[in-house]
Amino acid sequence: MKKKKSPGPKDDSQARREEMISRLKERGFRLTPQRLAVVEILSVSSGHPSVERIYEEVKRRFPTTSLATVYKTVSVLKELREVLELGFPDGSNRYDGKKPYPHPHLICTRCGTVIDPDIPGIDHLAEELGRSYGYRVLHHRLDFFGLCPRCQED
Amino acid sequence: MKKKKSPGPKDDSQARREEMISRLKERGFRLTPQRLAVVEILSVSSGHPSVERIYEEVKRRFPTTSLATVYKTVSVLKELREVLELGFPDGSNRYDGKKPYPHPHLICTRCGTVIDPDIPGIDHLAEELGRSYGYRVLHHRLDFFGLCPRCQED
DNA sequence: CTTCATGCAAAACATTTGCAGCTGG
DNA sequence: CCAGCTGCAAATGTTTTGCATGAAG
Repeated sequence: MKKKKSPGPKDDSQARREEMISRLKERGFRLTPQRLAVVEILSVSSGHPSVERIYEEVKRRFPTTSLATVYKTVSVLKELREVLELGFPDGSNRYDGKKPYPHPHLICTRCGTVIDPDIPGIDHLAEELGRSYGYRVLHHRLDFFGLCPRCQED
Repeated sequence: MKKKKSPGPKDDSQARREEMISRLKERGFRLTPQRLAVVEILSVSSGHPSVERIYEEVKRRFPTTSLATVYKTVSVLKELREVLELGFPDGSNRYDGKKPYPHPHLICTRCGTVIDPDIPGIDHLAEELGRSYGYRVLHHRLDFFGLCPRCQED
């Protein structure tokens, strides 16, 4: 009875992977093994991996892959709006290929864990705000920083 | 009848400047002319100036001032929680000496204008969120990006 | 085949750091 | 006086770029 309402995480990943591949194709980008590997990793990872992390994973399958290529591919996906970039002022970057649209994050500043809390109403707030100030609001970002349960113990 | 309820912007600035100077003093930091100039600018500017911008202003009064000194001073004020750093992933940094605590921003991505919209309830949301996820939420950040009225015209 | 992607290395760039000399308190 | 600050320049570290080679379509 819930087969359709809540597809398993595997189905989600697969759908995202296919979506990303379609977009790349239709925009005329080549589907190289390296790109497919990056897409694969982004569609599967729920931990908001960093470029470095993606690089490590890709190298596991294609040892010659360069960091520059990962940067380039991620950049392409970002432009296609198929991945959400969570850049931080300190230079670190995390990527979300599962939910490539603005949404809140709850971030542990010690271990780096990033989770997606459920906070409805932010998109609506963005619209409202734009109206009151005469701005055309295009995107937004809401991050909460703190210590996760585990990191509070030590 | 409203003398006490809403102090003018000049009074605010003065209060902030004195507050910052007190903090520096009580923590044993020296009050050099360069530092005082940085403090002055931060307490007066409502436009969320960048380091570069602060540097330009300081140089007007103390032409020999180096960029490194501005960075160091701003960094000190940041640690004392007397200035809010708004760092962006692209490397740009804006500073707010008037409201050195987390608050939402509405940012024009074209001209760089930053304003402080009034959005009550965010702090409360942070608390609530921490409770539901077991996190100790220490700070947060909420930015809306878009085009200001003027930049929409062109 | 032609064009675009890859991968290496070098460039780019804002911020940080080391250190000699200066100066606030 | 003298620890801390300034200012110069060099270092840092990550992301970007140029270009020759290689592979997708």
